Amino acid sequence: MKISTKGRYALVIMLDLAEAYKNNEFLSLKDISMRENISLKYLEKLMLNLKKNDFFISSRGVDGGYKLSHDPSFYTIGDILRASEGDMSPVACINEHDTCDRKGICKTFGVWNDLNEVIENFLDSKTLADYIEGNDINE
Amino acid sequence: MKISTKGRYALVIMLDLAEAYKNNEFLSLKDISMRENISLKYLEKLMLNLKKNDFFISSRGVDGGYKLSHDPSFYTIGDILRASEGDMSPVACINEHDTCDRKGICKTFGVWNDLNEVIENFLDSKTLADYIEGNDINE
DNA sequence: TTGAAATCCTACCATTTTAGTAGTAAAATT
DNA sequence: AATTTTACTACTAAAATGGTAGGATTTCAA
Repeated sequence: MKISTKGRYALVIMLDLAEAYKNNEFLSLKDISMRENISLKYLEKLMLNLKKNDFFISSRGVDGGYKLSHDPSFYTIGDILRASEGDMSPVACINEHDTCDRKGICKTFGVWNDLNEVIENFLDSKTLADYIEGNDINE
Repeated sequence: MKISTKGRYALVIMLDLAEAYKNNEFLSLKDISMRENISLKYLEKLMLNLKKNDFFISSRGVDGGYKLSHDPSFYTIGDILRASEGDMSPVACINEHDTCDRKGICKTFGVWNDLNEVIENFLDSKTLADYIEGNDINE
């Protein structure tokens, strides 16, 4: 039950952008690529997932890049991981659209439902602002 | 971030065994296979992971099968999932033996560490006894 | 003492997912 | 016009997933 590089790198990107946000400057993928040692081409691809959600505005050309469209406190960790990783529930049957034929009779559903709840609770209660440099408000 | 059939089926097996425990009877994989509609051969393979941990005693031959070696309240959900799925942390770098070269400087570590904590908390606080038929003690 | 029923053990394999790479087009700035 | 950056599509090697296959061994009962 691991989070893949999609979600991990997406969070790196978003935290970098969150720090650049206070200076109101565009940050290019090239910068992030070099700073975080992640392939530029792979970063570009990962941006496609996040872009669908209007997380940021972009600018091409020299000194271009990306800038968050809202304050870092606007983005929950769940928003980001769901956009990049997809559904974050530990099993598919949590989802309403799931077609498991053992639905309703499965002994294990209670376990997954409870586990899903604590995960969702966490993901939806924390935002980028809670994890950017210099923010020690939380514990 | 999904739990695989290894962990899902392992929990099915353990819950079935937990229910058979109160009658002190051996339960065969063939029975579980038919009842839960899971391939017998695959169940056998999954047992290998659980067997290492002395979760149960076995008996071969007619009317043989498996029986839990302890009361269902002895087994936490975490024990079972770690035995079947391996390490349950959402990212590898939580583990002490991880050799990520960005250790200590990674901006995202706090997120994963906090997420890991809520997951571990849940996994280690619930046991099989909390999820067997007729047990409504918890909520 | 033979046969059936069950666990035990190892090897193999098709499919899917992961983690990228490659190449090019389009836009913006200087 | 040249450079820099985003935007978009297609391809691919390696690993993980979800099994299957084939047998060996143990136990029990008729």
